[in-house]
Order: sequence, then C-alpha cells, then structure tokens
Amino acid sequence: MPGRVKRPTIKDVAREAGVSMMTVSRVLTKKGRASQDTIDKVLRTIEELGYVPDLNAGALSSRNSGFIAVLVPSVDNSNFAQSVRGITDVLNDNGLQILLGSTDFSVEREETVLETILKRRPDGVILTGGNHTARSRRMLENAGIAVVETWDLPADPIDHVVGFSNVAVSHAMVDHLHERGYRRIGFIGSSSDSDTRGADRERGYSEALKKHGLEHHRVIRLGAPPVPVEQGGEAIVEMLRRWPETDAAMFVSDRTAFGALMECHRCSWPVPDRVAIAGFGNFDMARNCHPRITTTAIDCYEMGRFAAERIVDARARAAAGERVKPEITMIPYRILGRQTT
Amino acid sequence: MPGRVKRPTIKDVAREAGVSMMTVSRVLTKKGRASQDTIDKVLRTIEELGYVPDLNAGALSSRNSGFIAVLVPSVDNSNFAQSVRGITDVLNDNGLQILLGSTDFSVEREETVLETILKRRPDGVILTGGNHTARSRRMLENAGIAVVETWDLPADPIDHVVGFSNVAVSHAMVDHLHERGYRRIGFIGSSSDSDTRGADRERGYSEALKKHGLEHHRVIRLGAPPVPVEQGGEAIVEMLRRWPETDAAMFVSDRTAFGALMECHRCSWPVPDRVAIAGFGNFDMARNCHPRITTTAIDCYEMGRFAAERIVDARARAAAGERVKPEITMIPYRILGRQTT
DNA sequence: GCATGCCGGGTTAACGTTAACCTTCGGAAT
DNA sequence: ATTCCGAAGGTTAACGTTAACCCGGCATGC
Repeated sequence: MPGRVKRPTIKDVAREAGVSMMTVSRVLTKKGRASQDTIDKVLRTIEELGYVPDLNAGALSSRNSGFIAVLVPSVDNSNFAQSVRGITDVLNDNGLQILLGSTDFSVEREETVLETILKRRPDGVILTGGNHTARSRRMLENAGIAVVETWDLPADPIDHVVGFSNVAVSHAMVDHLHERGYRRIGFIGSSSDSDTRGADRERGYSEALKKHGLEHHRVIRLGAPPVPVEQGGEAIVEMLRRWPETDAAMFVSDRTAFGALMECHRCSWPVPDRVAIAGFGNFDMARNCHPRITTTAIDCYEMGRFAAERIVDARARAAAGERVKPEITMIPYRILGRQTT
Repeated sequence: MPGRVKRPTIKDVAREAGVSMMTVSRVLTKKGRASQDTIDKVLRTIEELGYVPDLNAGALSSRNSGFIAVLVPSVDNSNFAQSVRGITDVLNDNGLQILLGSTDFSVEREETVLETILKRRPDGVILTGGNHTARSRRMLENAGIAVVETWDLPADPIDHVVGFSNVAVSHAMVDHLHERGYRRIGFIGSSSDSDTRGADRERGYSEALKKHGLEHHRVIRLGAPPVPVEQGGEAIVEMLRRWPETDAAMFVSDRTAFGALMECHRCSWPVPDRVAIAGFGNFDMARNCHPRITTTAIDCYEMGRFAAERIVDARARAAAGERVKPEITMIPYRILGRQTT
C-alpha cells in the first residue's frame, strides 16, 4: 500500500490535452459534441496519466448516483443469489452499480440497512418481499426514487412489483399431490412471523386442503430462516411420529425437504412409498439428489432481470420528465413433478 | 414514485436548528465538540426535516468513500457467499459499505469489474484468488489503497493476504484417503486455466500421490466453473469406465462430489465400498446427504471477517499516518472424514 | 492579575464533476 | 450578401459535505 499519492483529476487531463474540463467530461460521458480528433487526444491523455474518473463526484454534480440498492434476506441462498445475478447483469449493461444489503430475514434489520443505504442516494431500490416497517415505507416514499418489491405480491405495493403469489404456489403443489393420490398431507414450514413468504405458503397449503375437503392440521413450524438442512430431517421424523398416517410432506424450502429425504434414507423409509416429499425453489440439491425431489421452480434469475429492467426503465422515464406509473409483473412458476411424489 | 422533490440538506438543518453547517456535520460524524444541548437540538431538527445525509458528498470532501470493493467469482456459491457475509458483518460494524462485484471465475472479467468499481474510489479492495491480469495489478497499485487477496496464497502478493494453500488442502485429502487404505485414487477437477484454485488442488493431488509412491494419471477435467452438479455424476461414470480399478475419487468441489454420489446411488454402486468419494468446501449438500461426504472444511465466514478486519485496520493506520506493512494470515482447514471414505 | 488551555462553535475553501448557458465559426439556405 | 443553424467547445456556478483554521469565553494555576 503506497503512500497517499495525488491522483490525477479531470483538470489534469484537460490541461494536458489542451482542452477544457467540460470537453473531457463530454468525451467520458459520451454525452456530447466532440470531434474525433479531440476524442482521440483526450482518450490518449487519460491513458497516459492513468486517470480514473471519480463517479461519486460526478454523481454529486449530476444528481444521479448510478447506484441501485438491492436488499435480500440473505446472500447465502441460491435463490436470492440468482436474483442478484440477474439484477447485476442488467445493471452492468446500463452502467449502474449494485449496492447490496442483507436483511437476515428481518423487517427491523431491513429498516436499518435501508437507512444506511439511502445515504448513498441510490437511484432505485429493489426489495425482497412485500412486508416492511412503517418507517421503511416512509423513508422510501420520501426518497422519491423507483422502488421494486420482488418475490411477493404485496396487497399494498409501494411502487412497482415483480413477483409471484406464494399462496398460489402452495396451492398448486397441493393440487399436484392430490392429483397423484395423496390425501394425508403435512406441511413443514418456518416460524411465520419473520418469514412472510413462508407464512403465505402455509396459508396456501391450508386453503388448498380446505378446497379439496381434506383435514389440515399436520403442520410443523421450524425456527426463523435460514432453517438448517438437518432440521428438515428432524421434522419429518417428528411428523411421522405425531401423525403416522401422513402420506405426503410439503416443505417450505428444498433445503429442509432435502434434509428430510436424506433422513428417510437413514431410517430406510422408502420415498415416496412411505411418505412423499415436496419442496420449493428447485435448488441444486433437490434437482440432483436421488430420488429427485418434486419442487416448485421460479426463474429467480429472470425475476432479478425484470426487477432491474423495471428500475432502468423508470429511471430513463424520470430523466425524460415522464411520470411513471407503477407496474406489476407476474413471474410464472412451475411445479416440477419428480420422483419423490 | 413521486416527482423529484427537493430534499433537505445539511444547510437546511443548520438554518432550522440555528447553528452552522459544521456543527451539524460534527454531530453527525461524532467527530467533534458539541454540547449535549446542541446535539439534541440538531438531532431533533434532523428528525423533523427527515434529513438524510449524503455520504457521497461527504466522501468527496473527506476523501474517504467508506466503500470497500469485494470481488468474488460468483455470489451463487455458498462458500463465497459466506465470505461475503463475514466481510459485510465486519464492515457494517465499522460504518463501511460493501461494493460487490462478481468476476465469473475469469481474470479478464475481474479486470473489467475492477476498473468499473475503482471509479467509486473504494478505500480498500478484497479480491478472491491470487491470479490477476497485469493491468489489474497496475490499477490496484496506482489506486494506493489497501488490498487483500483471499482464498489463496499468491507467490507474489499485491498487499495483504488472508488465505490458505489449495495445494496443501489436496495433499491432506490424499493423506486421508491413503490412511484409510485407498491406493487407486482419481481426481475430478475443472478446466485448469480459468480456475487456478482448482488447478492448485489438482497439483496437490499429483504431488501427494508421488509422495506416497502412487500412480497419478486418473484425472478428469470438467469445464470452467461453476461446474453443474450433474457433471459430477457423469464424471464418476466416466472415471470408472476408463479406470475401473479406481477405489477413491477426489473432487475439486462438494458440488460435483455430491452429483457423483447421487449417480452412484442410481447405478447401485455402494459408496465407499465400490468407490470412495471426497469433496471440498463442506457444503450443505455434502454435510447432510446420505452417506455424508468426506470433505475439506474452510471457515469461509471467518476468512471474510479476517479479510475485512485487515482492511479496517489498514485504513485506520493509514488515517493515522502510519505506514502499513503487508501481512499474511493463514486460514486453517480441516479434513472432515465422513461416511464416503 | 495574567498567561494558559480547552471547550464550543463559526468561516472559508476546497473535494471532482457536470448542468446550463455562452461563444465562435463554417457552411447552407434565402 | 445576409441570415440562420448546428457543431465544437469554453465559462461559470453549483452539487452537499468536511478539513483546516479561527475566535471568544470561561476555568485553572500561579
């Protein structure tokens, strides 16, 4: 780490190239009028001097930070990570920089992270879920920037939405199980107060059972997410102990479904003959294990792309002085009926 | 998205609270002299006005962006995600903001991402791996900021290092297999030119076999990372076809090891009796599957924490005018001998 | 009584860039 | 010949914050 050196600024480039600062700025932002000769000269000087533009200073002047804040419950979750990848890919193509924060599945934590991140003056915010504290909502409204809520369909959206119904997803899974002949279906979820998406999936399960005229009290709730994989194993044991007649277990996530399947192997319970297993998320482990786990697939990467595109679009329209009206984009889901059901 | 509103600045707060801008700034940065009365008054005014400080403007003035750039090959990999989590936790506690970029396992991509991210004037950079383009190195040296290379032990470090030897890790795994009686050991890696960590692990394998006086040409190289899980399954089939005598297969990653184990289930090859399987990374799927996969565990979260602490420390010392000398921190690894070996 | 020191707070001038406006000049249109 | 226009580029004044200095007043020590 060399000592603090004086780094060249746009002023140095201008002097060296024999032009004004604005000309250099125009070459750099491609926003302007400059002859090919001038462009070449400026670019050559930049290379010579090793000039690195300061985007933060530019942001201050242009009132566009070029940052998009993205809040996910956890980076260490393949589903959210894929969404982040989709977002990043789109933002990169538009010269924007992602500002990532994780909320640890907590709306209070989300509020704290949001407060911090808004100090960077992002041009847009992408949130996970539709549940936020009142203060979070207020901060977002005051910020006057585009907001996208993902992974959910909030009843009262802040601005744009790119998501799907977690209730409907569970509904579809129950339909699938019912179609394959299962009637004594259990649900293994997570603590509902912190995981609203999990709570929605549990609600979908209850509603769907009712629709099919089935009983619906075989529910085990594990702790707050991220629920360790091994707890899926413990949960299936517990479920079959409490309700031995259970013929199918729906899990709030592939992770716990996988834990359960592996525990069934250990206990020599044939799957799906003793009990069927279904998960959510189409994780690697569910897709590749043996037998392969029936699950719900969401295209998380595409959801990320759509969310980012919504932001890019809103940003462009706002720059053009247009008024942007909130849009709702539905992301399709597919039940992948595999070997465990 | 409401129309562009004029947001309050520190000037508005100062006027409203009847103090100077500097006093507000001092209250906010906690860097100064202010009576409790003044502090209360300023904080109350801030709350009333809904003032949100602009950290980018502050950065411009104080010449400390508060950003730390973090480059990982992929966010969608539990190991790197855990490191990112460790980094974030430490940075949060120190009022710093992570600026995340992914390099897709490519040094060329790393160069591009680095160039972009340096325009945000980060106070430090955390890299993954010790292999970089010449231009990347030059940019980092010119930036005059603290750099930490992780996940590796570069022969010629740029600055600080927080890592481990991928060669030694493989060496230890061969020792483990040898100790358990395996003598016909194969290695399933990835394309070595883009994945230098994978290449190092292959080198460790070769060296260790030589040390034990074993032959070492049972190597299959899959494509560039991230290698899909299913290719692990294809690879084990291929390995047992080409070298039927193989009694143990070492994988460059738990992901492919898992794919192989599941394929063995499908083919009814008993593991470890027909063939032993070992992975790397202590992923969820390897820890919880049946049988549980022998692997190498690195505390990725801690590695992230250490890297971030190194940056925070270097930043503090540089601020104090101290000269910081590069340090190398070794992260321990453990072979977890489980049921597949 | 006076020097000393420090606490609380103000003033000024950057930090590096770009928006907005202005100037010049050559050529096309009238 | 005159007008007009657009291309190329310059000038000025922010953007919102903080570093560095400065100042007054009160307590302390002798």
